[in-house]
Amino acid sequence: MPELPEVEAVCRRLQKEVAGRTILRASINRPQVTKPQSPRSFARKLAKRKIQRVERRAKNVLLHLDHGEALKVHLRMTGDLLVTEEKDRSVSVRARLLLDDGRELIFRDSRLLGHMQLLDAAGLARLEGALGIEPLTAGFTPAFLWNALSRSRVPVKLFLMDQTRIAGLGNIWAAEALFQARIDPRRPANTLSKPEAARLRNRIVKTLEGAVESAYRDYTGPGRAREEEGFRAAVYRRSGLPCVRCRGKVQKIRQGGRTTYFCPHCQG
DNA sequence: CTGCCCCTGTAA
DNA sequence: TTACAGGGGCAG
Repeated sequence: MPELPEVEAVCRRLQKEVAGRTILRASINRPQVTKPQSPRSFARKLAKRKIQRVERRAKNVLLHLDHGEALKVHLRMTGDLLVTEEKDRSVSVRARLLLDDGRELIFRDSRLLGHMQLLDAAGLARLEGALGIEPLTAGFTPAFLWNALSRSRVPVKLFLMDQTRIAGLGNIWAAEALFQARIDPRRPANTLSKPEAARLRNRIVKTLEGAVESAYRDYTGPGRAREEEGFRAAVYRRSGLPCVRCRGKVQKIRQGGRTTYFCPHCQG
């Protein structure tokens, strides 16, 4: 599930639940999860470490530990982190960290695409250097976006999804924000006018803020059965269906190896 | 830029 | 049975 909003929800929750706890021991069930580190040495390094705080950076979960190190978890397509009182026996559990309050922090990931890594200060700096601006920070202004857009000719949808430019926007929210801003996803970034860039920036922020709230609600609410509800995509996965604005047909195209949904009429 | 890869689950 | 999936790293 995870895009920025879901990762943010995970982090907020973990901050509340596990910050201040110490990891007694760790076990990694599949070597892919910590590759190229061996599961054994990885688990050994996590033992007796204190979790100081939990932070999201782009789509990464950062569990800051003592000694200036951090456990970086990327959930990719199907990963999830949860704290459980009881043993979670489901097959998709890839790693478990036993905490000093008796609970377990579980990394679940059916597709096994997710990944964990232990970063030292230099590793954290490298990560920081490789990522673009956080769209939910004060620096992400209309002027900033317009400036950044003006220096690139890639299709604006790909621009938005490029983590080195904007950190955390994924396929769904890029498409939704472009629809809201009524901008054709195929347009080269540097062809957007200043007002268009401002519109786009505002829609990105609004759409993400709403999604974070709803992801967090779903995550903390009773059960997590309604994850998909609460949010109705205007275009995402709606190809062939009537556009919510003009009733024209939503179209599906391929950009950068992923699917883009948009309304050719509204986003002409 | 495109295409391939990492995997498994789910829907057509 | 096949296509496709809300991510991202890599080679060409």
